[in-house]
Amino acid sequence: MNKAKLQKLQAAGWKVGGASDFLKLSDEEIMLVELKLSLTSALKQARAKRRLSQVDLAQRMGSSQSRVAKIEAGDPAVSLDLIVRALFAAGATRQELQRAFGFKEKMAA
Amino acid sequence: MNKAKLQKLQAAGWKVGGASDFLKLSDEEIMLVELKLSLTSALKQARAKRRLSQVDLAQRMGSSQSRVAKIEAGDPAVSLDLIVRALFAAGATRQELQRAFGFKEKMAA
DNA sequence: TGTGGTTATGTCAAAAATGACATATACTGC
DNA sequence: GCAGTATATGTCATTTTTGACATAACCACA
Repeated sequence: MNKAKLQKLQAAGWKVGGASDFLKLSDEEIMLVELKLSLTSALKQARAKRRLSQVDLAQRMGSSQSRVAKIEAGDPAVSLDLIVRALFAAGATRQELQRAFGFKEKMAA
Repeated sequence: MNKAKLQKLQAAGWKVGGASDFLKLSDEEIMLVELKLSLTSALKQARAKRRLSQVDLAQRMGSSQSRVAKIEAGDPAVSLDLIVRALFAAGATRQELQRAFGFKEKMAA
């Protein structure tokens, strides 16, 4: 985990420090963030593969286009639950999910 | 997905039908639930492996014993985020996580 | 330039999840 | 029986996440 990457996370809106501290983000938090980014990356792929618009996907999962956009944008205020639901709704198999878990690092591609 | 399993889910408190409908739970919802159960199962293992009490784990993740209990009990009102955080805090590696994703079906062991 | 399809960003009331606490239960060894 | 330790269950005020909506930006193709 280098500094450049942390700054990228910060830029994307991730809370990187608790109040007064500068670059603090526990290892677990970092892993979770990376996992989420990896999954949203997989989501974008899955959706593109099936040629679904964000509107289509939103309908399938009973949500809205704007939320899908936020999911894919890696918005910090999006739960893992929602990301995974989106993946399933986009037709991703459990295997594809598993793959997303395995790949290390991808960051904002 | 057979009927017996669905009933087990219901018994555990999972919302299985929307208001008036009886046994309805979309495929995506089912997959998500199974995923969660698989992960909580992995969590119990991981914690046991390190011989951590629920109190220990709670401290590590800045939460409470009762919540850890709920996570492990597969309480529906527990987010994927929290489950995964718990796994990380319990020392599970990304690989272990990935494994939990791969295994199909385990249900309340 | 406009029209149509897409994706991005901002906001907010309603819903869901959270940590904390009390308390209950289970299992030891005494 | 009674401690001690671990886990389970119930409740609740506060925080976080949600769907929905408006609107902006982007990208064709005419």
